[in-house]
Amino acid sequence: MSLRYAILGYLSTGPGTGYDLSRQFDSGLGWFWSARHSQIYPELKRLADAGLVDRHDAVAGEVFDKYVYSITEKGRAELQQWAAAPPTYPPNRDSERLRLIFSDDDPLALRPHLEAHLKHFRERRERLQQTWSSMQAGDHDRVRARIEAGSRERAEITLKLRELAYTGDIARAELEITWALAALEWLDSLGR
Amino acid sequence: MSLRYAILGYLSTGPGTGYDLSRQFDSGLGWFWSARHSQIYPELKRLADAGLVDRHDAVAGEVFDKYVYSITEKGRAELQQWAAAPPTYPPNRDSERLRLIFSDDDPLALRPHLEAHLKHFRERRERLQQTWSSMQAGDHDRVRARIEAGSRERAEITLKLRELAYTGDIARAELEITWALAALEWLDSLGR
DNA sequence: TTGTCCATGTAAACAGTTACATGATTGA
DNA sequence: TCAATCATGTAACTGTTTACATGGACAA
Repeated sequence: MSLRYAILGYLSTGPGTGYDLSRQFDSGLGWFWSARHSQIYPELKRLADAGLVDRHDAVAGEVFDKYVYSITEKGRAELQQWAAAPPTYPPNRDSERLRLIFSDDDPLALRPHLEAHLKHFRERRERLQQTWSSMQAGDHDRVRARIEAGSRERAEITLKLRELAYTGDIARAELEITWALAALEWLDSLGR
Repeated sequence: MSLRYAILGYLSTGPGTGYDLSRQFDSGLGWFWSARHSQIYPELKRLADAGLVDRHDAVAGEVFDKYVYSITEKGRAELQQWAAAPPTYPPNRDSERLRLIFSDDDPLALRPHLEAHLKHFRERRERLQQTWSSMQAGDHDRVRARIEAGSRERAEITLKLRELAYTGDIARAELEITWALAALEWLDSLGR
């Protein structure tokens, strides 16, 4: 049920279309949540039906162009209530670990798999660092809007929360890199 | 599609029932994958239909007691093939992070949320450490069976793979603890 | 006799992915 | 005119959770 809050959170900084959300899930927001357009459009309709967002037609010239959604007061209240609610932790589902512990029949087959792990998290770290840097530089419209919407103290808080999120995810990626390097080193010692 | 491999992996050390699997997903295996019995029983039936496991009735006295499943050669082959396949990384879905970045309207509400994070990962770390210690001591039948089934070198590999999995997850938990502590410290400085 | 554990299932609902489907606009 | 991007939807399927359902064994 987090999808609706990801959407409300996005719209809390300003109006947007389903398509905007879709692109956002492929970039910035996508670090924390993601969804396909096939899930987004119906969910936006449900949010509108529930009165958490308003929908109005945008026209290009004379004809209908797209739907623009904006959050309502009710939606804002619901978002804040959810944000304050106690966290729920999903059950562990890590197919990587599964592969690892069931590879003892053929451990050397783990090599490409560990190398992929390394590559994946190195790329992830780079992209996270880039996103975070450009955000600090003020390149992200939505976050800038969020920052400029409030007081100076509030701006600091907004930025600090992003910092916690991004540096936290960067640290996670670094942990995976260190882990994979250690595992590869052990594999090397096995081969010798 | 990892459920079937979690099941095959479990059965690769010896026969078991659906109920055994269900308990296992609540303990040892549960660190890496989990499922409810409502998902396990139908999946076992599908595995049997596909010839990856054999099913035979176990009788208590004269009457049917339970179904015992054991992996077939075909099942073993399928498991190994899957274990060697390149990893796939699921899209990020972290409702914690979502709550964090959308809490700038009321950052002090984050406190219980960060404390829950801390508690959750401290408990997780303890339980992981305990499980790993008792496994090293040879308390886990399945893992011992797995170790005793092969050569001495193979035994070392089995243990080392578990070590990589458990210490990796312990390190992840520790990262979350460190992160939450830093976040709480910042929150404290905000309150002052 | 009451509660806990063992044991196995099905049904309904929810969440998410993949595939199908359409059409306008814009720039090379 | 061709490809990419903008824009919105539905349908079928897969995976997971929650709830419903049953019954034997055993110990307090």
